[in-house]
Amino acid sequence: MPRPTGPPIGLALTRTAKAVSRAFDDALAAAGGSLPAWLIMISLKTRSLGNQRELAEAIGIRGATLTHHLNTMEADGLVIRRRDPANRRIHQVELTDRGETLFRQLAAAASTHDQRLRTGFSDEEIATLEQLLRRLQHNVSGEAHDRASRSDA
Amino acid sequence: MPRPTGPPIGLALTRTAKAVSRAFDDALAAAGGSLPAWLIMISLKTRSLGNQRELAEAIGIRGATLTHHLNTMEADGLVIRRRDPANRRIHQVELTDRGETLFRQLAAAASTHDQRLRTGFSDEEIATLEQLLRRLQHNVSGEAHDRASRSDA
DNA sequence: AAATAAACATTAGATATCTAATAGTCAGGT
DNA sequence: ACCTGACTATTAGATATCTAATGTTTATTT
Repeated sequence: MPRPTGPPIGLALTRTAKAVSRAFDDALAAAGGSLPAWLIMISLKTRSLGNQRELAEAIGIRGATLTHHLNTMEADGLVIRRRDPANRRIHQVELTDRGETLFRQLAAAASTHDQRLRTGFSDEEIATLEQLLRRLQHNVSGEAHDRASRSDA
Repeated sequence: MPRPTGPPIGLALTRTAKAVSRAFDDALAAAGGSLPAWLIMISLKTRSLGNQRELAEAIGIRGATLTHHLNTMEADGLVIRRRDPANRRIHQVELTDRGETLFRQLAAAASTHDQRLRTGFSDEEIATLEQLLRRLQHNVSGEAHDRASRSDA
């Protein structure tokens, strides 16, 4: 139990995340997009998500908020929603050609931002950081009261 | 092409920070507080901040948002604002006795949360994480621009 | 000294996010 | 078959945050 812990680790995490997110959002805005739209698109491209609830979960927002963003993106012609014929409760979300184009533009901006973020970091340090972040997330994810897991791949 | 970088490191950072912040906010709410109020109070206690602008900066919110929270907290009797006699543009913010009491309660909740967050982490790993976070923040903080004209897509 | 600019906080209005309630669809039990 | 409950997404209303504009005070310039 208690060690003479320093400043809360969550505090450093929150401050860093806010600063990084803000800089990233600025970079995406300059490329004609936004952070939520980017998160939605990259999740659509890189993950196999069955429905909007999982998509919202992957992004870290609530379903209602996702609906809001999808409305905007659909109005902008970036995505289309269509009912899954096999389960008409589900809306399948797909990128349009226009969405694909914007995705590539944002991917370029994101890559530049990511290079900037990685300045001075070795590959090993990045891997360490990713592993530490995964373990933090695991520690607050519900049942994680027992012991830290070794879920690095 | 620089390096065959994996998934954007900012993405992992954002996802983890959201999950951790949400769990922390829940813990603070159960203790009768909120995340913004906690951030304000701990910043008041542990930092020497000259004015509200610096306070907002330390927390990672805008001045207008800080004003909003201070209004609520002042209405709840947690803080008082008084004009600095030496520079009447400045509002000095101080915790009231009631604010001190709530601060201790939230500090207990925060400590519990922090212990949970540190589950499975050695002191050395925590130090490593803090250092990596600091470096990430530095990389997006203004002058830290590589200005590498690598136009990768 | 007066005028102008700068710094600080607040206010006003817009946008994003959340929770709770609602509507549509499917699965299971009787 | 039909009711009940669970699941999915949306809508409605509340809260939080942001940017831009404003008011007040201080600093600078002429």
